[in-house]
Amino acid sequence: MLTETLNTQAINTQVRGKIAPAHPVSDQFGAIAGQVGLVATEFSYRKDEEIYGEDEPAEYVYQVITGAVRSYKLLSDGRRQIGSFHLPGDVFGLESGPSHRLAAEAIIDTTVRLVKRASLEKAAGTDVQVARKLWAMTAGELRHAEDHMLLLGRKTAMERVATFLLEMDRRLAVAGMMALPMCRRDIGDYLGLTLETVSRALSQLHAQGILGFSGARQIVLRNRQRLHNLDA
Amino acid sequence: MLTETLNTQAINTQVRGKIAPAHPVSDQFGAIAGQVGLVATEFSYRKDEEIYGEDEPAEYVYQVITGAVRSYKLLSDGRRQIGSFHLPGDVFGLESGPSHRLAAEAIIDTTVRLVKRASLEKAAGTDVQVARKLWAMTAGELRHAEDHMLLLGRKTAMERVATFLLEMDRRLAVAGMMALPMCRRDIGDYLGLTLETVSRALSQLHAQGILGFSGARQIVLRNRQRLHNLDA
DNA sequence: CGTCCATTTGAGGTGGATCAACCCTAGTGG
DNA sequence: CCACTAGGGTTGATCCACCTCAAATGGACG
Repeated sequence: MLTETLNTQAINTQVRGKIAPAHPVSDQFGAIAGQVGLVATEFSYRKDEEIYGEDEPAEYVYQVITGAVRSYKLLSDGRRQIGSFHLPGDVFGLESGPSHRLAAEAIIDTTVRLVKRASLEKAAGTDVQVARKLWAMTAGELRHAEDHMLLLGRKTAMERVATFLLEMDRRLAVAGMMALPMCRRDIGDYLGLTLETVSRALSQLHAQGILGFSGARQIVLRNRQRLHNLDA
Repeated sequence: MLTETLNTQAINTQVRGKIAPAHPVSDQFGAIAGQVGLVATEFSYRKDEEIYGEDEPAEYVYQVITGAVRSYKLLSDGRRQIGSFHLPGDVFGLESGPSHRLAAEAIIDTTVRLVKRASLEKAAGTDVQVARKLWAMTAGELRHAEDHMLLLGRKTAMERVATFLLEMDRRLAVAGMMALPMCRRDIGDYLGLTLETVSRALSQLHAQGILGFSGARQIVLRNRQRLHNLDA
């Protein structure tokens, strides 16, 4: 279905080389595509649109250009665990095996760059630098997952929310302010909490003057040190 | 300290090629060491001995020959999250970056095979097949971590214990029986529960006839289907 | 200006944690 | 060979952090 939609909806801009990420992150994807001269295609998804499903064949690898994406697993009764959020510059959907092990959806309207997984595999078979880079990207995801297991298994609700805020502050703060793309339910499903518990923790931090709101999703951290102290 | 002890305590058997794992798993480590002709050294640790600490430089990569190992992270106040158990045949301590991101300890007396990380890196720089294998091993760890995040974030205590039993049954059952190397506290710290909650869940499964005990750590699964049903 | 969600807040319930005995069993030494 | 001991495991009683259910509030968009 992605291939179908590619023909009908895709902008189909074929691009070579780097993209300018929204933030000063190392441009992992460009570092590959650029070097190896892969063809990258841009594509857009609307809010809540599925990008790929769990266990679906991993045909493409993606990089967020604008927008935000959630990767998640579901239990049969609908309980959801979001494993990570993907923000501009992030690569997602990279698999060593044949299929995606989490589903991915656009959180808001999102544009991605994508390349065929097969072409990356081919490049990795030729160029050991590319192979090394793919390994490093998977290892980076593993590091995040290991940190997140500690959070999910052992941190209190307030510690989880503090960790989340510091992560988002690091990843998407502009001029000391962050504009969260995701709703409280997404945050809860990322942190292993309910949306109400997330809301209460944020209200408490607000009451303590640790953060300020300008709209529920526009947050300013006023005291990162105290937030760090709350984060075990 | 590993290098010191290597000289004083190590059997220092230098081996080439494959080892025979205790179970019919694909012998990932031998598949590398054998092909590339790396020198592997055997080494033993006593129960509860540290193999490496969190954030310690990743000098070696390990494979369990006999025994069992836990990999974990700690919070400052001592709360612990075990990320995985390593059983005979398993490779652990493989890092793409410079340091170990979890600590590792022997659960019981354990013998490992180890190779220098640098020699693996070197081999990966030459042989793209080795590079691919290292990536696949890290990706396998990531898959486990992703599954475990779902467990820690969203499963009930009984579901977690059921998942644990099925995992251990798959990985170390011999003749339909499993001999758990780890104590109830380790199981709790793996599942994000207390040891009492683990014990109660096991007692309940015993009362329902789903499993049998012959000693607290010798378990026979009598009804895998019902266990699967309890596992969301 | 009204509608629709997202968010907040309140009230009460509960699953798993905590605190506390007690009980096995393997290992030790007499 | 058996009594003793220590550490791991089980079970009970109570507590509480977070969940659930419910209602009010707020903000974005037509």
